[in-house]
Amino acid sequence: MSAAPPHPLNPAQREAVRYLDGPCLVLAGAGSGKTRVITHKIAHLVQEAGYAARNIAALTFTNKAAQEMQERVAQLLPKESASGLTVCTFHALGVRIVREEAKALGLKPSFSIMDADDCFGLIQQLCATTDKQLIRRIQTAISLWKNGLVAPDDANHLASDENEAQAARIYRSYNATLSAYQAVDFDDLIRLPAELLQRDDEARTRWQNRLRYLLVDEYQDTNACQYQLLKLIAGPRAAFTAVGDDDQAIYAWRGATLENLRQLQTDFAQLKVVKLEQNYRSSARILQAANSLIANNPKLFEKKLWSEHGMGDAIQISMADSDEHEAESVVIKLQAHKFERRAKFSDYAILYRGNHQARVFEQALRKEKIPYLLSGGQSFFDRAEIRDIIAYLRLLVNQDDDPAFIRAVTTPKRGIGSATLEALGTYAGEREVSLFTALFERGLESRLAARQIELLRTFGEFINRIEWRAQREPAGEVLDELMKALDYEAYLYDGNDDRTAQSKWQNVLDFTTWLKQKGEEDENGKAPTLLQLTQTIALISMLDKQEGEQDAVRLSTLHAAKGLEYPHVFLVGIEEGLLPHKGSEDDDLTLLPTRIEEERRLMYVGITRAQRSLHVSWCKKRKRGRDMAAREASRFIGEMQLGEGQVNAPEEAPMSSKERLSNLKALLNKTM
DNA sequence: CACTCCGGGATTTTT
DNA sequence: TCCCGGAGTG
Repeated sequence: MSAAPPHPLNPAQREAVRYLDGPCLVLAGAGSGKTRVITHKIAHLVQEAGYAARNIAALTFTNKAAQEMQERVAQLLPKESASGLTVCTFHALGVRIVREEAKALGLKPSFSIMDADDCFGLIQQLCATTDKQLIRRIQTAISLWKNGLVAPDDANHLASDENEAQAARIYRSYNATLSAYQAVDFDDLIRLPAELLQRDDEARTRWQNRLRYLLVDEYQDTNACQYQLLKLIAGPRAAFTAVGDDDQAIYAWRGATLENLRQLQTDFAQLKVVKLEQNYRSSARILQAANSLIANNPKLFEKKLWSEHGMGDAIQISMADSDEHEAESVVIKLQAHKFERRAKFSDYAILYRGNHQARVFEQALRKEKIPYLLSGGQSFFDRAEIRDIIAYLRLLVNQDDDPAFIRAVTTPKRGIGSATLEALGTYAGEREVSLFTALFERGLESRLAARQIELLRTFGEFINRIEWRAQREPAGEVLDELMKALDYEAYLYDGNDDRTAQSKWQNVLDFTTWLKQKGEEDENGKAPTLLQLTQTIALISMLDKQEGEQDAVRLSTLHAAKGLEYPHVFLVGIEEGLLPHKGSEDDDLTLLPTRIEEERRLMYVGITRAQRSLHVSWCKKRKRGRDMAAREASRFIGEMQLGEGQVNAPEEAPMSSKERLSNLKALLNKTM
C-alpha cells in the first residue's frame, strides 16, 4: 500500500481496470498495486464507463483500508463526480442495509450494535457460568456459525457432542436475547442483509439497482456470509471485481474461507481472471525466497512474483541462544545496519507470531534507547471511559438495550447495585420487557424498596429528559451537557489517581470533540443524527490518529503487518512450534485441514513485507518453565531455498557482547 | 473463607 | 504485556 508509483499502469493492471464485460477476479500478488487497480477502476467506471459514483461500492475489511482507498480515489476523481460513492467496510454497508430494511428484519431503526464484550457478557448470562474459556469457545462457535450461514437448528443437528449441542442451544437463545434487546452483533450486520436479500425479491432488486458495480478488496478474507451478500447484490448482472491473493489468506480461523475463491469460478463460468505478478516492493532475492516458500503450498492459481528491482541484499538467517539473546542481537544488528545505511528507525519492522513475543524486544530496544511503536495496542474505543459514554449514547438511542442500561445505570455509582438490578431483571424477565421499561411499571413496586425504586426512576427520568433533547439538538452539545450532569470528570478523579484521571478525561474530551466534528461533516451536507453516529461508532475500533510520522521501529504481529511494507524487516522467533505454531499440524481433529498452509502463508506475508533487506532469526533454546527447552529452526527457513551466497552464515551462539561485536563487524564487511 | 501476590504461559484480530 | 491459577495470609 505504498504511495502511487509514478509509472503508468502495467498491462495486467490496465486489463483489470478496463475489463467490464463480466465478473472479474484480480489475483494481486503482494506489492503488485492492488489498491491502485481498485481506485483506478473506480475512476474508470465513472469517467469512461458512464457509471454514477453513487451506484458503485468498494468494500474493504478495515476502516483503515477504506479510508486509504477513499483518499486515493479523491486524488483521481474530482469531488463532484465522486459524490455518493460508497467506499466502506463490509460491516458499514451492512449497517446501512439493516437500518434501511429494519422493518423487514423486525428491528427498530434505532437498533443497537453489540460489541464482542457485550456479547461475551450476554453468553455468560445465558450459560450461567464463570468459565471464561468456555464462554469464549461458545462465542467463537456462534460467530463461526453465523459467518458460515449455519442457523441454530442446523448447528444443533450438526452437533457431534454434548458441548457443541450446548453451544447450539445457547446460540438459539443468544439470538432471541439480541432480538429482545433490539440489538445485533457484528456478524449479524452481514448475515441479516444476506438473509433478507435472499428471501425478499423486492429488496434484492432495490439494492441491485442501487449498487450496480461492486469492488471487493482482500477477497481471500471473505467468509461464506460475505460472499453470499456479494453474490446477492451483484445479482445476475454479476458486475463486480474481486481483488485478492490466495497466498495471503491468513484469517481462516476467523471464518474466512478460500473456498470463496474456488467457488467464484464455478458460480461464474464467465469469470475473467487477471493476475498481477509484477511486484513493486521488494528486491528480487526477497521475492525468490517468498516464491520458493509458497511453492510448497498446493496452488489454486499459479502465480510467480517478479520485480524489476535488482537482486538486493543477501537475506540473513541467524540463530540465537535464547529469546533474550535474539532480541539483543536483533537490536545490535538493527543499530549497525541503520548506521551503515543512514536509515531511519521507522524503516525497520520487527515481526513475530504472537503478541507476547514483543516483550523481550521492547526491553532490548528500551535498553538501547531506541524509539519503537507497538502495533495493535488497545483500541481507543475499548477504554472504559469511552465505553461508558457509548453506553449512554446507546441507551439514549435504544432504551431496550439492556447491556447499555446496566453499564449506564451503574456508572457513575448512584446507589443502584447488583441486588437491585437482579430484582429488576427478574421482574423484567417475567413481564418480557426491557429493564428500562420495567423500571416505570407499578408492578415493580412490590419487589423493591421504595428507595431503590426512586433511584431507578430518577435515572429513568434523567435519560428521558436527555433523550428529549437529543432528538432536537446536535449530538456533541447534548453529550457535553450529559457529561456535566453526570459530573463524569469528578467521577474519574474520584476513582483514579490524578494522572490517570486526567488522561481518561482527556480521552473523553477527545471523543466528544471527534463526535462533534463527525456531527457536522457529511459529504451530502446533512448532519448525521445521534442514532446514525452511535451506530457508526460501534464499527470503528481505532481512532485513526496513526502516528505514521514518528521515527520509531515498528513492532508488530505478522497478522497486523499485512498490507504494510518496510524497507528492512526482521522476522523473529521463526521456530517450529511458533511458526508453524504448535497445534497447526494437520493430524489433530481440527475443523480446518489446512493449518500448516495458513502458517506458511503467514510466513509468506512476513517475507513480502520487506522492501530491501530481510533478516530471519530463531532461537536454539527458549525459556520454558524453569529451564530452557531446545528449539528447532522452522521448516519454512529451509523452504525459502536460500542458495549459497544468498545467506550469511548463521551467527554462532552463545557469544559475549565483544565477540558479537566483532562478528558483527565481519558481517558488515561481508555485506559491504 | 476470601483476597492478594507471585510465577508461569501465551496464537493470530476486525468489525 | 496480560491473564490465570495456586499458594499463602488475614
